[in-house]
Amino acid sequence: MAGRGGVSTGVNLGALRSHNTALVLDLLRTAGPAGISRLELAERTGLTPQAVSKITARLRLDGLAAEAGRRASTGGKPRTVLRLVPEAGHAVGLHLDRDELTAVLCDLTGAVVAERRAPLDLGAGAETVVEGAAREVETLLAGSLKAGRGLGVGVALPGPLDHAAGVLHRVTGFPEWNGFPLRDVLARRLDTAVVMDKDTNAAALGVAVREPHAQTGASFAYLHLGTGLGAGLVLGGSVHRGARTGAGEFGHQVIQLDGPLCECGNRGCVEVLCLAAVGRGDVDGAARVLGAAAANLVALLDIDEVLLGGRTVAAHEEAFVRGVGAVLDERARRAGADRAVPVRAAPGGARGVAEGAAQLLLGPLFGLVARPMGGI
Amino acid sequence: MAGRGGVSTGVNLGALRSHNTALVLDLLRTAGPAGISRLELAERTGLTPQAVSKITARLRLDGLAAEAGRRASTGGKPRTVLRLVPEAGHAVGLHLDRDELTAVLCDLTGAVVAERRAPLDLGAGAETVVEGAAREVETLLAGSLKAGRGLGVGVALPGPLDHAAGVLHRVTGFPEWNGFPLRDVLARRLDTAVVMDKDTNAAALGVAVREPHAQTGASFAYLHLGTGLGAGLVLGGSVHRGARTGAGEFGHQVIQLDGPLCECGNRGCVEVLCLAAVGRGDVDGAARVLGAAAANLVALLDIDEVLLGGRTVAAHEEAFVRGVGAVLDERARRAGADRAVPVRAAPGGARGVAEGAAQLLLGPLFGLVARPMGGI
DNA sequence: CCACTTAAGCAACGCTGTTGCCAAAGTGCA
DNA sequence: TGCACTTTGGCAACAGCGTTGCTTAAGTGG
Repeated sequence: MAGRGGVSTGVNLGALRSHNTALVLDLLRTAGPAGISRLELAERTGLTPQAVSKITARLRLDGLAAEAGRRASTGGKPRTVLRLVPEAGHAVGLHLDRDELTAVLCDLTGAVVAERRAPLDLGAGAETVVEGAAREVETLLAGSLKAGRGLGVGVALPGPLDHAAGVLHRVTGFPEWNGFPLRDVLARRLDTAVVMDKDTNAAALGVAVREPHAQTGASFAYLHLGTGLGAGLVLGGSVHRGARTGAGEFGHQVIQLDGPLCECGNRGCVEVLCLAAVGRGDVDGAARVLGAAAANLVALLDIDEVLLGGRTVAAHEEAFVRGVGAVLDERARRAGADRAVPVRAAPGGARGVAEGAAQLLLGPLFGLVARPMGGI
Repeated sequence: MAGRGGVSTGVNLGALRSHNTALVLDLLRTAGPAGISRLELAERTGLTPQAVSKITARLRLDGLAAEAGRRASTGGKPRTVLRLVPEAGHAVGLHLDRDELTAVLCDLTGAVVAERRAPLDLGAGAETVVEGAAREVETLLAGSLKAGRGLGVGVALPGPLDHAAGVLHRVTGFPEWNGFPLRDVLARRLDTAVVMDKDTNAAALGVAVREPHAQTGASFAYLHLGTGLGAGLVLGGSVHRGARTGAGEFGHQVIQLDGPLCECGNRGCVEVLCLAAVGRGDVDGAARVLGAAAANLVALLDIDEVLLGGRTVAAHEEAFVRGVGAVLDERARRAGADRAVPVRAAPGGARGVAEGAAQLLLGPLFGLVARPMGGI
């Protein structure tokens, strides 16, 4: 309770219409190629069948939806199945990692229709990186001619940054990026809408969209262990970023007050403990440390699921999933919970961040709205 | 991004109307006795002045709003000021603590118009407690005759519990409460609407409503240190409870992996470290430990403000505020933040929880909707 | 006294989802 | 094959929302 769940502004008929339209589009999307009938849409939205008929008629007119066969009859006229037309729109997801660039072109369903990878040096200077990234995007788009309109480019990169302003802060190891307005620069260069976010948030968003069960307001954490350790938090169905896009600072959670000194200046951060264990080949120890911090997070936020990703995890996937899961099991059992929170490797793999970045633009179409500080 | 910010259901004209009405009511409430003019309402809501005129006309007809003088002219007809009529509705807030009961009667603005306190033994058995609480509520209501309609009773008590189902879990120290459907029992007994929540969540809600600046989607944490340690989290303007009302489990955050054994079975929980320090008279030490855990929370969630409450804090308010603030300052400086997150004692004092409990019912009137798993 | 400015309501309007009704398209039994 | 029945889905009329255009109320300032 508390919080108008978002909308802090008045709603007129136009807003009402686009809300309901987005809602229907979202149901069409989650229904996938199997499609969904008008009456099911009416049930799920709570709108009258007639209202759904009107909305879907508009969508078909706009080319966003199409009829796709019919269901078996249950004694009367069989239901007509509708589906989303994936080609009606496209978005680019751009993942700028420390040493590599990944760009994907996604259709409306979020499926990747084209992909490019290239080496990248984030330290090469802003102009060089922007120009290189812009060219990659252009060749990606040129390579695959599209009928549907382009929605823009979503950029995901290591934080800290301000996603609302589209400005980078002191990217660890690359001080020259501090204050660079990447979003606006790239938007001018490519002449499209550009949205920016932290890589961990993009990954979490990608998972949230991909997993139908995770959409109804569930909470999960995406923990990314690569050269550093960070988290993307989805709380109550939406990515929680905080007012300064600072949420998800998971690596420097202190779990051992008198532990070893971390480069951040604190003692006993998860990151330093975890990476030290990995460094000496003690993967199980690293997993246990990660598990302890994850258990804190799960308890604090009542998380439904923990997803692990990142290169270090990928290198020892089973060991990490098992190790983290064991700690969570132990803590859950002690707390008297019915069942422990499930842990698994994040789907999507190395491409997951780029796909999530594309969702930064696809999301709003389906009512998954950008919420700089509170959302719609 | 991701998450439709709440509404996962279709919106028709009725819903639109009540949304806008609630929005206007909320602005009237936050404006306080000073009131607000129609044109200001139009600006803040984004609606046309004419729409605001219609909405406020309805509210005045329903007795919820009234004209209250006029502003100074700026060269033309002066603006008419509108204000909320506090007496138009009332809600009861009931705080069941381990050894004491507090019941308050609040008007629409959340102001306390009547209050009762009584000793309570949570271990006396469910029926005894329910009957005692019901009688307190009845005498509270009988003592102050009300014109406006009663909205119901909000109950706040120590967790764990399920606020959506209105059922208690294993309340620490009182196993007989496990599974007791307190909300429904009390609702039948009193024949009113009853809403239930954890005491920490109620306290956080109370603060969120009271502080105007905290409403626009800000995030803050209410840390309660009494016989135990818990937290109420307001993220992006709404109380975050999690699917099982488990969020806010702050006391058993592990911050010292090899620390002393806690009664929960883990080692190095904040609670055991903090209470041990308090026990040996080391308030500063307790504050530092609390600060370390608070700093973790602030970093993880990008919290805007930390509020401290509870008996133990109240006994050494300055020391705790200073000690926690010092740790947060230190961590913020190391992280290179512009300014540290402010820390202060929670307003409302001992009555804060009961007032927040009343807000469980007042909130929905103003569009601060219950969100079992996602909200409006 | 008069021109001007600002606030607020009335009336007509466009658009939303809703309601009432009917045509279309099946099933199942005689 | 025919007919009664069920279910789907669109057409038409409708109520209600906020919006637009205009008028009236109520001030200021020269």
